[in-house]
Amino acid sequence: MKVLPRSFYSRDTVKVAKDLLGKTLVRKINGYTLAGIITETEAYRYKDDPASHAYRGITERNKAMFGEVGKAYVYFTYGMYYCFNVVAKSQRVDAGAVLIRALEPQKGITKMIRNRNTALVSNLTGGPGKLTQSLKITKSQYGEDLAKHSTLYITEGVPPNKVVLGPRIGIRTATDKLWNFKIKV
DNA sequence: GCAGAGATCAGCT
DNA sequence: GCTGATCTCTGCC
Repeated sequence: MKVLPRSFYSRDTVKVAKDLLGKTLVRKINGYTLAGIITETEAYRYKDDPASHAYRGITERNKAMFGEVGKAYVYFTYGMYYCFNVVAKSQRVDAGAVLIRALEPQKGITKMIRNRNTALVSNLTGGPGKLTQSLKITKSQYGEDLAKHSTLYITEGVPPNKVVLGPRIGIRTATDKLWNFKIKV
């Protein structure tokens, strides 16, 4: 399967979020492969988006959002969980990223079960904190290049059937922006 | 099956 | 000091 080129991420953040649905996220660890189809994403932009980490400017944590597109922005939240984003923005904008909220497990499901310590497949990758645990994504993947073969990258997948949009989850401001995208499984 | 507390880090109004 | 782009475990309030 072909790795998505960097130009894919060099477009408006909201468009990239929508287009990432149905693509495949691949994670290589010690020679084995974990993979899942992206089923839910959210767009986070910059100055026009009060809910975005980048809204108040660059910090030690969010500096990846201001860097090169197609790289991973991983952050630690609520004291215990990592969330996984892809840096994506048009040329005119300084910062932006797409949060990967959910996956449909494809490869290495038994490994994911071990990583997560649960027997339920439905509990593996159904949320941002869960999928990072299943795929062993931590701060060491911060800045990883997703546009080339490495230990973490995104390939082409299946065109999504039906896309559902809605307000983003877990935020208080900018809930009028319908920047959450998901597909039916 | 569902509501509520707890875990505990980085960045703030 | 409080709040959050979260999840799990508890108790039935």
